[in-house]
Amino acid sequence: MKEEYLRIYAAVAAIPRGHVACYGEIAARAGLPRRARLAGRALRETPSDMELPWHRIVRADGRIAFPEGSRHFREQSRRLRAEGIEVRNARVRMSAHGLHHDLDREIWGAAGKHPAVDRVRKPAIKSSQAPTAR
DNA sequence: AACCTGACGTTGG
DNA sequence: CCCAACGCCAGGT
Repeated sequence: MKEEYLRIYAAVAAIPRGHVACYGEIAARAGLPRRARLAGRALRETPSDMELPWHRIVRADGRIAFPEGSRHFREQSRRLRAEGIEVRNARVRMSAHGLHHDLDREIWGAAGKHPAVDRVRKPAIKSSQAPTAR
């Protein structure tokens, strides 16, 4: 087993119950910034005998990566709900269950993500949304 | 080697 | 919301 994969598995295992993390975050926590795809690949090839909270990994926007309705999709939804994470319209609320490492992101939105570190960004404050999608 | 394909992420239209 | 285009990179054909 590749050592990179092991670090990714360790990062996944470190996500607390009731919380979620996106692929990019897992990669970064594994010391592999900008390697979100690798995180996905590693998860896809998780040894069957290894127990990981793989269901806590979703895309950056909170959406479940599997095709909606697929077996994996349903299983992931079930596991998330089993630990109190609401799944609506194939997605979870990152603002509520994601791991917030710093407050800047909470206040200023997604400023300072991975591929944009060397790119200029215009700061923008966005107002919270009304309970439309419920 | 060339090309394709993803459990990905962002920007821009 | 959808889509295209990048950037990224390991594996498969």
